[in-house]
Amino acid sequence: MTFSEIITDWYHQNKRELPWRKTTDPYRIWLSEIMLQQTRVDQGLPYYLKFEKAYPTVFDLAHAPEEEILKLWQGLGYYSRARNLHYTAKEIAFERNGQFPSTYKELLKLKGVGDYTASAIASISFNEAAPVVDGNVYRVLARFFGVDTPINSTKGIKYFKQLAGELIDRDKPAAFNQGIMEFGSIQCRPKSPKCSECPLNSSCVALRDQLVDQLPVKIKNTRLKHRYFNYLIVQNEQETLLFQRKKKDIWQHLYEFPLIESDKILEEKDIIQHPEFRKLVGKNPFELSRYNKEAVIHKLSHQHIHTTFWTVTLEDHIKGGIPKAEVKAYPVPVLIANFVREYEF
DNA sequence: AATACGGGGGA
DNA sequence: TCCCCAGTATT
Repeated sequence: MTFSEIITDWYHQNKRELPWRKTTDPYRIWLSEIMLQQTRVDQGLPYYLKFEKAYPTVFDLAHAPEEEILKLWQGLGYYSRARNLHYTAKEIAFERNGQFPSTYKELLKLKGVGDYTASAIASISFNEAAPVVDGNVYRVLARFFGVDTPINSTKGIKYFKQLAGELIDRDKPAAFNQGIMEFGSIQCRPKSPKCSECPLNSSCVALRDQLVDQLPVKIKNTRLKHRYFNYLIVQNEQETLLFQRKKKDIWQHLYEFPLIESDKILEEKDIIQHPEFRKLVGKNPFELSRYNKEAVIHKLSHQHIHTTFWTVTLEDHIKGGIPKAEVKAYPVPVLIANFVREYEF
């Protein structure tokens, strides 16, 4: 049996039943692939079901407000995916009459659709023999062929893509592509892969040479950055204040309380004299109180956000304020959602 | 070629 | 803790 035969056979015997595997509709395939970028199936699945229900067609998605889409996306991370999803839905719906491109080359032009996703849609929806190379595929190929070229180097990316292109079953690209990914996820998993019961174990180079736990090789960089956030819960009896994040930074287009970012933890006196605080409070009487004694550390992949929430209670009407009860309807980062849930306006 | 971009799960 | 996840866009 060839490599691709073993993979596709394994797939047909071991594949999980997942909602996007019951269709080849490019809209559903596209939606699932965007959601699963850098996201575990278990984490993405409930979001996929929500979106499928809320937006059965690309037209429904195109007509929705971005804010509504971001709200449904809340908690899934990498929010540019949601913004690009909306952008591309509008393009498909309004400029292409609802028709997705049907080739790898054309799919690649869509915003938010890169090499992997274009290949996935082309193969699954249109039977094009375009090889997918995701984290699972890198692992399977690096181990089976004993390749130690870093998977995130230019050379490695090119090499593994070519290798996958040589291995793909040109008659059944959809089964092969999904098969090798599923195989990498379940059989050739990162930690404690199931080599003793693996259909490829008789010819796996990494297993033979005891390199399974050293492959694939990945160049790791980007060290941890620390940031210090002070959120001001400006409030009176009925209202509070929320701003949308506009800058090119984390959480773009999500909402948050007025923020003072600093390079260290701030004291009450630092807050009171801060220009942003003065701008919000003006000459009005206020009561300032630190909500959490210890900073809440919100951990992202490459930064830790040390967060202090301050309540700023006013008597007056709050300019631009919104009813406290409506806070829960806005798309917010998990950091803010956690606070809102605990604080209960 | 490097960096930015979330959040959660597993060991 | 560290690593990884059905990666892409930007610098």
